[in-house]
Amino acid sequence: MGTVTKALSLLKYFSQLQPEIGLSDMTRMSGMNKATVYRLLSELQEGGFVEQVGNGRAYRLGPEVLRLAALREATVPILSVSRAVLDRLSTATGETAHMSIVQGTQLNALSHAYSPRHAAKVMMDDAEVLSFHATSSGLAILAFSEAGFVDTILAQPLRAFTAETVTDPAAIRGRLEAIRRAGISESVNGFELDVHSFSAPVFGPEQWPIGAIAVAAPISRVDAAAQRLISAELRHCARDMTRDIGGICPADFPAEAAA
Amino acid sequence: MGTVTKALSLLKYFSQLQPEIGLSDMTRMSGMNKATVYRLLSELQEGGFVEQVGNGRAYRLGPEVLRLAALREATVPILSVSRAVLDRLSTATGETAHMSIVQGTQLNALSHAYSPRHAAKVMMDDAEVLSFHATSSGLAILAFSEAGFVDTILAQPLRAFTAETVTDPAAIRGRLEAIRRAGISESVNGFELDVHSFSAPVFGPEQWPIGAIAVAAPISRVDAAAQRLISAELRHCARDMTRDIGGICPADFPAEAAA
DNA sequence: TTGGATTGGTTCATTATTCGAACCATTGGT
DNA sequence: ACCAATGGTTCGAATAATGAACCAATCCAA
Repeated sequence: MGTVTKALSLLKYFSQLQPEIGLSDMTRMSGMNKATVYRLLSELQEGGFVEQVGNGRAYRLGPEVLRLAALREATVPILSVSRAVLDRLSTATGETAHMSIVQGTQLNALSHAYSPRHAAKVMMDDAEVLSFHATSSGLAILAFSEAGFVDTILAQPLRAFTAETVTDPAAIRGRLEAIRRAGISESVNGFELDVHSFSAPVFGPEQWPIGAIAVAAPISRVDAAAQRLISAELRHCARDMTRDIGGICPADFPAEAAA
Repeated sequence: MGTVTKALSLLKYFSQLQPEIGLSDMTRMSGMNKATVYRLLSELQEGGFVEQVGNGRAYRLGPEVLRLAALREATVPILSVSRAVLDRLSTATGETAHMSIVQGTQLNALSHAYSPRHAAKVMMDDAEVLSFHATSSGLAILAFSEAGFVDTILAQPLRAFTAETVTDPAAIRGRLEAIRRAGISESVNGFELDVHSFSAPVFGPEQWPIGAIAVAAPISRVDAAAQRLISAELRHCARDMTRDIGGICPADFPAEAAA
């Protein structure tokens, strides 16, 4: 592993649960030498990628990442496009809508939109790490991804987030064909309890999924009518979003009319 | 210069004018060896910080920066940033510093910091509603806001808080150009008596003011030296704060060096 | 069609940088 | 007063970065 990769890998330990990390903690988490971690953090600090919170204590992400994100957004406006699409989606369905994107072998929540229609709603965190096997978004992406990618993902240990999480690779593979035909994936209680989520993939220029948009509702509110509405809106929005970011849906992606 | 710093320094060559950079261009710009640049870019690519646009061509910023930015955004809200900045500002100037943010057509005090240097100081209330026309903060914001916003604000009835409050819309507009040039606004006895306040705008990602930071002192303590010090610190802190929250100063915002 | 000048990407011996065990100085708790 | 943390520092040994030279592919004008 190169030095740069090592330094960048430190950044991935920051999360909502642990937005600030001390030197010792970081050393333990990374398994590297303390002096090494210190030097790497110092260099990251120099570049503004991390900063120290108070008078010489824990580290947290620095302001430089905001600058870069703004720049990335200027060239590839996924974030702003997703916000517009998710607003429409949540308004139309009355439920929480969110988008996640594939980064390497990881699936990250990117943005979300709530509907004011119901008081009880599914809450989301941005930058949360999602799983491929236990979320509708992950399944939607797997269903339209290269075989090699699916193999890689399903070869990893599959965690059971709830008692109902499907963790058998063969069973998961079995569901993908149906998702490919429908263009929509579903997940009930797979990641969190009392959540029924629907998802559709968003494609990049190479016709591979770069992420997915999803609608998540409390199980009790998902009846046949809601299911129809959500599926239709999701298909529509997924196509729109794919188009807006300059992506191309593969030829076998079901047309909107499909039931 | 360490390897990590070198790698991170490559990222700063991306800009709106040049959002995509080829290997050769990057080599020229950085002055480093081509093989070095290639290896660094490869490592950055591995981490998702850059990505290649098509089938083996130019590089651009990658999706990972979005994840980190979302995280930074979630962990460092405006409030805590403002506290850190205001502490510095009040310590450096020896006077009361405060920040207010625009919410709709209203200007609200968000947080403040006192200096222990003088017993007599300007006291602040958080969540106090400020006025745009009678405070230095309000003027700083108006000076850099869209014309439509200024029209809306000045179309409202303008209350005279003191005998010296300027309430004539034309007179207020007349002051904005000077504020734009200086990057600093002033208000004497406009909102409260015996208070001389200075302010600079803080910008959001769209290059519009989202609020302002200010220093307020008893009139008697504001001599030429104090004025210079406060202006300089204010300019510096306003830029810092804008950066910390991921904002961008508009191109015509005066540089720090400006007197 | 050809030939030169680009491009992105690769190799490998040399060398400069990074590594890490051990070591401080502080802090906080018992 | 003690111990166990913490963040930070040192310096010889080991490793990873370096860069000149080299490919293969593409582009463009002659």
